[in-house]
Amino acid sequence: MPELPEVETVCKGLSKKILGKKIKILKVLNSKLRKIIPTEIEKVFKEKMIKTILRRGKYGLIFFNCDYTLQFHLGMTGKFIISNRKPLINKHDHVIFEFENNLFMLYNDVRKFGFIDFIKKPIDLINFNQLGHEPKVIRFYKKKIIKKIKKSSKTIKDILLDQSFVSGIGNIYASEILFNARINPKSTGIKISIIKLNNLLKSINLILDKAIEKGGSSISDYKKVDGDLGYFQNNFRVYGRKGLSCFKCKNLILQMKQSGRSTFYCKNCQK
DNA sequence: AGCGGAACCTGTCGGC
DNA sequence: TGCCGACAGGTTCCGC
Repeated sequence: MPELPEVETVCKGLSKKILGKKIKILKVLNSKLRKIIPTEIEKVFKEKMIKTILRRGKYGLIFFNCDYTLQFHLGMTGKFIISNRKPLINKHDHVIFEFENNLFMLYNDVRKFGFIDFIKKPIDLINFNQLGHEPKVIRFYKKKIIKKIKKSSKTIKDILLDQSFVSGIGNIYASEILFNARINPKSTGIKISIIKLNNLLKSINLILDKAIEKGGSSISDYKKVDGDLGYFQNNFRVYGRKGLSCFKCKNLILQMKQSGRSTFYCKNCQK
């Protein structure tokens, strides 16, 4: 599910619903995810109030009025579901939060690639989890970033997916960004012109901002915290469009594997 | 050092 | 209808 626009949408949705709320009961139903959910969170956050919710890369951070911060990563299929009455527990519901006034939140994750954890303050947001810059600020580090790409013999697709380069880009948006910037996903960093790399940095923000505006992309199971869908999947230019005609030149969109993951592109538009 | 590939886990879809 | 393999928004680890 979740790349930067989806996590951003989730964090905004959470802010709207649970900011200022106090946790009455926190219960870990199943702690065995890819990274084990510490059952200590049940005690650590009991009776604590939610002060701030932030996103950094594809991570979410929930700050409380105590010395600990809840961090989460949605992996592939993680989601939060908020409701105004006590929810029925389903398969793959792993944590339940109960707030005051009959407000509930479930953490559900089918494939269990996500995690929930807590960290002691203070948190270094800049160097958080070795993440690279947030897309929002890359224009201030243009020279540095372009120099780094120019030195890399990796393909530009792999560079975009490297979270220590720029944080938050995943497999869908990597394809969409490269189409927008008219760069072939197979090109290595060294080979791409400065002009194209400048375009690339612009495309990163163009695509991600548009996706955030649409509430992210709902392909199979991503939903917002209130159950609504995102709509950016309707704006995909290449992702999932193998065999369909390119919106720009009418050539057929191609699909290939790069580092084990699907890349979609137009051979004619992306050179 | 850096790369590709496998592993983690469950569900779904397409082919035979 | 049923079985089997491939594939899915991500990260991490292992071996070359």
